[in-house]
Amino acid sequence: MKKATIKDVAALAGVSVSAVSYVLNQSTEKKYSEKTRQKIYSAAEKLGYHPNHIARGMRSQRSYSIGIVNWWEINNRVFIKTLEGITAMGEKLGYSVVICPSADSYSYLSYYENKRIDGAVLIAPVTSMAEFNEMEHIRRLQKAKIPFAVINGHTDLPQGNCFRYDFAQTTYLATDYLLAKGHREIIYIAPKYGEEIREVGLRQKGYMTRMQEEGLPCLCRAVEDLTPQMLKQFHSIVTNKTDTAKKVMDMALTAGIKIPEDLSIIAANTEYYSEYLPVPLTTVQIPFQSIGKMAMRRVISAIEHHDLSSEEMPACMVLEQNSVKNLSSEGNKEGKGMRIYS
Amino acid sequence: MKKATIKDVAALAGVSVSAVSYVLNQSTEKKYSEKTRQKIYSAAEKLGYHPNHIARGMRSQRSYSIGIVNWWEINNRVFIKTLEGITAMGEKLGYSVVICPSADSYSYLSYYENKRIDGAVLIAPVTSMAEFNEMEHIRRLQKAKIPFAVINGHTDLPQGNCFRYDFAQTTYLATDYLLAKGHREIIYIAPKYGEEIREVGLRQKGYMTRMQEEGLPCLCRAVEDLTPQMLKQFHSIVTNKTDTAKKVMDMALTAGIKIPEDLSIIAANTEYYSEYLPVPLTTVQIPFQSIGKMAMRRVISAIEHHDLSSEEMPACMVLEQNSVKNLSSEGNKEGKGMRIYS
DNA sequence: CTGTTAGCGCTTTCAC
DNA sequence: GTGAAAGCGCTAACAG
Repeated sequence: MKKATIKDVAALAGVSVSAVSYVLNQSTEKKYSEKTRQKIYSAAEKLGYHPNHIARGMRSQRSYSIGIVNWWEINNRVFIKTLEGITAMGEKLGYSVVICPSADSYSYLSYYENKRIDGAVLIAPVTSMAEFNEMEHIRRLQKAKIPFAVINGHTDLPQGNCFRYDFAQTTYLATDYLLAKGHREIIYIAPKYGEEIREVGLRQKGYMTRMQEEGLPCLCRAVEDLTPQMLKQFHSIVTNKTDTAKKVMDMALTAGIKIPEDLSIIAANTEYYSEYLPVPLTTVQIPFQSIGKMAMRRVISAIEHHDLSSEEMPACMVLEQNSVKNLSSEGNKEGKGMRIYS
Repeated sequence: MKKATIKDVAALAGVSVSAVSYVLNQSTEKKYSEKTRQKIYSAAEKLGYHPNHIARGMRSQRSYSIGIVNWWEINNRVFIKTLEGITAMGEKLGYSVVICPSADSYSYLSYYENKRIDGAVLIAPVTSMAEFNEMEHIRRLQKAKIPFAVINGHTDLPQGNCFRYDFAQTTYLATDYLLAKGHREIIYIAPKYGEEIREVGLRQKGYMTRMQEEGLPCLCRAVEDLTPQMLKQFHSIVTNKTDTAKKVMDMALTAGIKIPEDLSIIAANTEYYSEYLPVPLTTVQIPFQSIGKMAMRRVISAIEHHDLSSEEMPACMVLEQNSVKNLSSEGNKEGKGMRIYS
């Protein structure tokens, strides 16, 4: 009981295979007579005909699939969100995405070459990991002549196929949010990572930029150096990430400091658990999906050699919870929940 | 600059295409002479030859891919873990997994039929959702003659292609764990869902079974009915899930009840945020990966018409954190962290 | 041992 | 308007 082929449809409809192929594909142009078309449609319907994409790809030398080069844990929130965007855009443009299950360094390449992917999206890790040699990945993709785009890459690509999470914007926005809520003495807290990590530098910079715009002094502290004494003197904090905020929060609550009454905290990224911390944490969300979409569209437009209309990248958003006190006289009419800010 | 084909390799090696095909595929049998084999290997190497899986599938009438029929949010922990298992087993057996991006009811079927998937794994939702008509999905898969396995299904399939998360075991184990830690008066707390949800009934049953084995009285309460007064009288609680435990925990902490000093809590499932609750929550983990693996192996063995050796399903595990007090005299030498229990 | 060849299902000239 | 036929890359008889 094999699946119906184009041949079966042709036979049943009493026409040639080429007629079937033409009619079933060209939805707009109607070279064939209405009568023939109808015969074909009903025959296909009757047989439960499904075009074989494998055969189509074989013929067109295209697989209509895009491979993901990925160094993230599969359940990482950033990865998932980015992937959601990639997949959505792929669906829209008629491409499917495939992910190599194998974890070791470059084995995905064979996997993808075997599968004849039409292109790839490389999602680089945020922190430059020793094991992840971005340049080498790029070199190999180029050598394999696979069109690709890079998300969050550290390398500048000539074709502009590089899309980055805007880390500076996250802290800029977090700071801006606190300012809007009437806070003035805002402290930035992050771990003592090395400065060589792009993300770390950008996050701090975003905070400083916004503070300087306002003519306010910047104060940056490492979370490792924090003491309860210090915390008691702080009232408004921006942290780089949720885990830093959690450390601050734990120390504050232990010291009897109330959040948000005595201390407001906002983190410049969102984690699965941000809203489940002792005090639900207000955070900044990066539009990962959009970045995924943009990268996907770029790759596909490279494959198809024509520009696809590009949507503008939306800004980061503040996901409001309960960790920030409103000091502004205007009051905070809105309830907690996600909303676009700025 | 096209990709090298088997023909190119044959030409360069000065042999026929069939020789190349044979040598490159049958790693064990060596019908061809060593000299020929070497020529072929080096030619393939030189050309950077990658077998075209599309063409291979075309010929063999197999795609070596399995489709996922899924009703979960893509970032749901249960789904991800199950998928990890499915993917791992697929890789082991030479199959890739494909996920239809489209969300609407049955559109995945066309997608998969087009892609000529060899089989499918249906991951049913835990709670029987009105929108998810399991029988209908099964019927359609059968009609399309796609071999499949069901995970967490409510329907009993004749071929035994049904794999279920063992919800009863989760609470049985949670209860057992508290008993081992010296607790005796153990309360079970869950929300007031309807009893028609299989998971809910099983979870309660697991608790009761273990208590009855011990000859201890059961006490079940709905989280909605809980009051701080009641909580003060409880010292050991099993909850169905982490979110229930969170509610209990919040109420307890607000009422000045200390965890785990005054009150021990264990939840019968793990969430991303379990360990980030005000008191890191001890939970029971279901081996989702293993269930995914088993289902995947089953489908593939159905496709290939031969039984694949099956691994035994591992039991649930307790992921120890800080929400349970050890009352047993033996002491608790082990630190917090995951360990197999019972 | 090794080579020739017939398709797998589809698209796409090209001829009628 | 319509059909015949070549061929995408590969595998598997079958022939030598």
